[in-house]
Amino acid sequence: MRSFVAVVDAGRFQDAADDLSITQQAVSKRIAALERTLGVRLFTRTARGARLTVDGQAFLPHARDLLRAEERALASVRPGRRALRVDVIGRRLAPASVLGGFHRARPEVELDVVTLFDVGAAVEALASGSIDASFRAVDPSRLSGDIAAARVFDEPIQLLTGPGHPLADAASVTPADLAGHRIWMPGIVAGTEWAAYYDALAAAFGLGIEVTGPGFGTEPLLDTLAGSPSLATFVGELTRLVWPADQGLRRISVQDPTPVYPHSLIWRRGNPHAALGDLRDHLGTVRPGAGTWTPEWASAAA
Amino acid sequence: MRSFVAVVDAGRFQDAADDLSITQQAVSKRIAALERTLGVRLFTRTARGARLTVDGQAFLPHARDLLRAEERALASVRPGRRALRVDVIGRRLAPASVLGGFHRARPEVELDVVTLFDVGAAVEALASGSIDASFRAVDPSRLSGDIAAARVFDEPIQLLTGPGHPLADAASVTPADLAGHRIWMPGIVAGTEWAAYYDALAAAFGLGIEVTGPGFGTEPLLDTLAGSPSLATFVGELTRLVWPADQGLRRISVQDPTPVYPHSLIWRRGNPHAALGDLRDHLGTVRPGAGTWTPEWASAAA
DNA sequence: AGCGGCCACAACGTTCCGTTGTGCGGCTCG
DNA sequence: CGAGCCGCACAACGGAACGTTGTGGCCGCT
Repeated sequence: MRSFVAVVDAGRFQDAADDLSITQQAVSKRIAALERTLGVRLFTRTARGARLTVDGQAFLPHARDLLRAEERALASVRPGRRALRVDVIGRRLAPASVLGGFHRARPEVELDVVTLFDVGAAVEALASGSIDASFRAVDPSRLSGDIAAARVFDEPIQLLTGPGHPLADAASVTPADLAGHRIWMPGIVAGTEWAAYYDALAAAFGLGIEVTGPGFGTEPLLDTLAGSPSLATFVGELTRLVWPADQGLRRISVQDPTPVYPHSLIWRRGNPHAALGDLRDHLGTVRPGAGTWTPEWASAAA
Repeated sequence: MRSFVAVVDAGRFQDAADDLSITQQAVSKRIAALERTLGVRLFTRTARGARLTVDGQAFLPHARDLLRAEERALASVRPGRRALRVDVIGRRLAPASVLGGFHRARPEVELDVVTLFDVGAAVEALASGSIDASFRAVDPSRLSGDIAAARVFDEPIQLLTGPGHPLADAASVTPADLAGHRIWMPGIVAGTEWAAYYDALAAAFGLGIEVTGPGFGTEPLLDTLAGSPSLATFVGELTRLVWPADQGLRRISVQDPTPVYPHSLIWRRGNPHAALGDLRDHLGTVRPGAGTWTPEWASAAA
């Protein structure tokens, strides 16, 4: 492929061979092999060099695309001067949406999005330089000195129920209304920030939150919820859910106070990546809104 | 690269090897070689299979992009069910703009843009099926029965002069005004539709059009024009020109009548490519406008 | 502690690839 | 019009790369 593009740019096999630091015969064999695998002739050979056929012209932009893709792939793991690498907690959750907004606002900034296991892994990755930023809910006072955090987005939590649930037709509910109801959050791993958040939420309002059982993905969860008259779950307002057909699921806002999930951006102080500053500028910082609730630790000073 | 994606999708080297129809050891060596060339570790090897590292997660979308690019490249030359392949007469000229408009309107339609030598080559390529459509100015009556044409766009011709030209400050000129002036069109190859058009234009209004000399590209032409007090040239209204700094070049509209270049779309009757119909629908057909001039042959019936 | 699953290392044969040497066809210039 | 040149293709050869078989080490599970 590289030989093909080199011949197009050079116009002659010999010149392309010089560019590639191989012999003209090797280029000839590469092009012949490429033409054989594609089943079409890419060049018309003339006495003054090689000219593209129609098929070659059509193939050329795709070949260049391929080489560009290779270049980007290599750049994505090249140490130093690589794309900004950001950890988000699930691609359907709010941080991914926020990051998508940044990408639309600044499409020229190269982004690589990854997902780590938990805050600890994220902090470790930040410290080692393998990622540049992470969206997490953290207790700022527990971060070591070289890791900085900014609370960038408070996401209201909604109640998700099936149509047969007693609260299914409520326009909104208060946290106190939920006492005595079964809140089911399968797949929450103990020790993660999710578990810490829901533990605090349960303790603050006397809720019964069941974190039992491994998660089998969202689809079975939604199926179970849709058919249950007593189970409900929490879901972030910006979480993208896709349910196959309409299962009658309801998203009910929670108010007075509204529990919000405090998404923070954390990064290593002194990280010189230019795009990191752009991202921080784009996100800004939020202060806790009136009528909202977050765990104590989310409001601690850094 | 394919092995990398296969391992990610399968989760285990052995399963990926089965998908690729090679042995587990071969997959192991491929991944090891890839990690060696990239200089980073892509997987963490566990007793239950292979999990992506942070670098692996960042690399993955680029690897998929690369494979998609390869797939598109192969598809661009695969006979049958390939992207719509359209011949345009120069990428800076009006047909390329029109095609760009179609692409913006119907981004899902895959397009390959090529440029052939002249109408004859285009018709031949249409007949042989190596292209699906061509933007050209043709005499419809001279096309064979299985090639169809539709006049899709009339592009007004403008006069391009340097600041020292006698007509430089005119708001507009008539073709009759140009008699006696030197019109210079280097790079026009005799026998092409361009030559036929300007020959007809010269004959109709008694103009002196010089087609001498090979074209050395647009930049030297613009340079010469900018410095000449007597030379001028014609240029299509939609032609994209880029001049380095401001050379004082003037684009002067021609009126009473306005010579227009009759771009036609030509295609082979019976070509079943679905996107060809989409393109024809998008372009529609124009009738010669009042106050315009085209060569006789452009208005002939098919 | 034993076992099974999973990946890495080693040795080997084949295939592929690049190089050197040479041939063929078309353009160009005397 | 023919000699010379230029540009690409074909042939033979050596080495590198790749995939296979066989085997060992590590981890988690029973």
